[in-house]
Amino acid sequence: MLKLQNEDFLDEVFKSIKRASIFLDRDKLTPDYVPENLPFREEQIKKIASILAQALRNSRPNNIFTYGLTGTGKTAVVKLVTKKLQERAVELKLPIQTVYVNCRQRDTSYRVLADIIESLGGHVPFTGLSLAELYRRLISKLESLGGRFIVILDEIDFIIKKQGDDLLYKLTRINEELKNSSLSMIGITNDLNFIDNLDPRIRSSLGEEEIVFPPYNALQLKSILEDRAKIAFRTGALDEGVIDLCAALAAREHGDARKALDLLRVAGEIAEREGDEKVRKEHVEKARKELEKDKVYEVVSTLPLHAKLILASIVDLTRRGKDSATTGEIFVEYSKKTSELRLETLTQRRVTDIISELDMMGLVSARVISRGRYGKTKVVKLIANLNTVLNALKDDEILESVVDVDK
DNA sequence: CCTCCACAGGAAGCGCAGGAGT
DNA sequence: ACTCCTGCGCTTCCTGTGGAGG
Repeated sequence: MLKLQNEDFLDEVFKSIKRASIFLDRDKLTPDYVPENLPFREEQIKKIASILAQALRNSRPNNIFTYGLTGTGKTAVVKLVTKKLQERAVELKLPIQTVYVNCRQRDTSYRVLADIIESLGGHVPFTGLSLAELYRRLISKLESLGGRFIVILDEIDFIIKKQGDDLLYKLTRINEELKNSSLSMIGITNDLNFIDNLDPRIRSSLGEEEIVFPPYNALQLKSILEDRAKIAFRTGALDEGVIDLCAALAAREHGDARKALDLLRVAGEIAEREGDEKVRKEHVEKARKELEKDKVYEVVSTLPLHAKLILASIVDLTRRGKDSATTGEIFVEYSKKTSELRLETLTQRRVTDIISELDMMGLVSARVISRGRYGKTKVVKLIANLNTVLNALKDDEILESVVDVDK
């Protein structure tokens, strides 16, 4: 009996997937897909290509610095151009290698260097070597391989913020020690103020060439989505106005093409799940909510324990009448929770840092204000969806007893 | 005008993990 | 086995500060 039901259910799922031929190729909408054609970026592509072409003439290309907001195609353009360069280099049998490092994931000098060395075929332990040793190994690796090396440092602002500009300084000067090889860098950042905070020496050498990526406007987003929809969706699978809506929503968020593509992809997935033969505007609206929710859940559930406790304290306080809390209040509430759970309590100094981290993640907003006689403090508000945050928090066993789900 | 609250946030440094060289 | 190095999360100690109330 039960077995039969299961079979029915499974049949149902597989049938609906087979029937739903909304997508032709869903992967064409994922962020990893680098299309061969990047519209509205011809200028940037040309400029980067002409700079990197120096490598084909066996001289060192200038360092390049690209900046623009998220989803403006910086990474895609750089990856596309370097891919083409690499192909050409293979054809011409020229020793050119490109290395891509994402500095958000590898946010220490050590890991960035280790990554570069590893993608050149070297081996470095996870930790343990001195930085000087790493530089030495990098230099000897470059020299033994020989040729033109291009290192792409994506989201370069992350190492600077965490480590200062020492790494960049050393990397910009590494060429002085190289004889039969050279190293060029392509820095990518979406922090527009980043350059101003940079040491002028590094700035001049890293920014030998500067390339700006302006945000896409709604019309351009629309055209990008249309191009991509042609190869990703079956013809006629998109209802009228779906692309317009995705483009408009993403344009509102500083012309973020990645966001636009995510919206379209998730809307398609929702339509497919619901067994609809077309993607409709309602699906886009649901996709927007789902993307937001997923992001919040993901961020909250991967938080370290004490950050979760602090977030739980903020949630509790803001639900208890007022809509905001101060650092002092949060610290008191947090201390209560830790003693309840018989955990060590972090210092208030550390707690303020964690609150700032929560702020940077966009879960809360923390604004420093002065209340005159009553001191200067941070006013913290929860800005992520309350229920999503609560769900993520109570999924942690340790926190179960201190998070009250009921209203 | 000055004071003084309730913190912010910088600087230094500590202890641990863990890999390399010896 | 021992020393040396780094990253990481954290503490300790510290100086700085906007503005309401005196």
